[in-house]
Amino acid sequence: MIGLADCNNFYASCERVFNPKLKNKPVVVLSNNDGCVIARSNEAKLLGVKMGEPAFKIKSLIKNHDIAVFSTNFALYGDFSDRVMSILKSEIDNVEVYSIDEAFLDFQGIDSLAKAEYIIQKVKKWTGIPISIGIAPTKVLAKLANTIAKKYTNKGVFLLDSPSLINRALSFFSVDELWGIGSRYAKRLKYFGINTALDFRNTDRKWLRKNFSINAVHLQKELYGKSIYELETKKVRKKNICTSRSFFEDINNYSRLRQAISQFANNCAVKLRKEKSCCSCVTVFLRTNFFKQDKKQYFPAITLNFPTPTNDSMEIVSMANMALKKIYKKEFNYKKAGVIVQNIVPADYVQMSLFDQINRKSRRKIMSSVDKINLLMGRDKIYLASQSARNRIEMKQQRLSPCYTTRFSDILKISI
DNA sequence: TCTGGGGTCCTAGGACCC
DNA sequence: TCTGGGGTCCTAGGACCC
Repeated sequence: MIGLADCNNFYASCERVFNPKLKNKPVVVLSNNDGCVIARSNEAKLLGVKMGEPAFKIKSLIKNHDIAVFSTNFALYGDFSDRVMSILKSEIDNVEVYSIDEAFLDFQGIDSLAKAEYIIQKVKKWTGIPISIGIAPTKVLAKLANTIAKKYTNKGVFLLDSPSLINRALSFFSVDELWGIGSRYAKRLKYFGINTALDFRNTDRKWLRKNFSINAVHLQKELYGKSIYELETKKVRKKNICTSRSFFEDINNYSRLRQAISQFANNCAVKLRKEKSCCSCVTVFLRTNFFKQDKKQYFPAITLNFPTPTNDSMEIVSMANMALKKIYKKEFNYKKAGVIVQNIVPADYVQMSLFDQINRKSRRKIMSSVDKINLLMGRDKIYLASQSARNRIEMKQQRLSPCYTTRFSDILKISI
């Protein structure tokens, strides 16, 4: 049996931990630049706040119902995620951390209901985060069981095991609630009269294979209780690493854009070194504002290759800036830009080049010193000149909560 | 006025090979 | 009249996830 542990309204719950006044109050968390709603408490959901809705469209709703609004505080959420995951790992041997707020648990040979209830209480007590656990024979069914646990139980646990129970659940859920069926597939399936999860499971396999992808067939098998998606407990190397941002204000100025690309490229390099990986190429993309449809759009991207795979900030930043130079056109205003590093290989498995001009040994030493200092003294204490620390490209984050658990100056003070 | 960021996988079609 | 067959690799685009 597989369990899926999922934090309830995770970001909103994190904001509540050190702010008890928010209990039973509607809470929403916004995306970067305070743009869209990306998390809602149950109370906010009941008020009709939709996922992904632009904040400016619900201004009056926020005001009328006194909804608490927060900018994203990833330092806080990331730290809470680590805490929750480590508790799960202390209770269950095989845990697959699937996302910032979800993990699959190996419940094989365990009295799963009792264990799940215990874990929920422990996580709540130790971190303040409410979680739900769904248990079933496959991952897809565990996802469904989790939805039931979250929405229709008091304890937050649901065991979906017997065939008759599974059948009942499948007939109850709409096909678009299945894990792996998004809005596009749902629309097409409904067009063919496949409305419930049960309809989907009973669809002819060959027809599914022909009209959808192999994933649809896998999904169907999982619904029959045949496990296709195994528990993956080993950490896998990322295949792409991307840093991109929308700008609060459009950027037209080349040197400003260069500064942003330098920041993004350096960020990718830092992430690569953290993963002990090297990349073989770097992609830079720009994008004008899609929402300004009256303006002419431009969304170029270019990929440049490295002669030798690298995770050296200086190399990656200068290559990214070369790429920017090739695609930049001064007649456009840019809303978003990003850097992607790809074709990633393990750092200790790099094919050397015969004509390499760089002294890699000393470069590695420099980079590891920079990483150490920045880890100790704070992010970007040492940076490349092209990143230009003064006048950095900042995000709009007007409702940022303190980093209660990761910054000494933000630790909660109470007077007794 | 204002609209996120970071990933993965699959497939069709083109380019190329013998 | 009549235009092969079998294969690989790469890429862009589309779909999905949180």
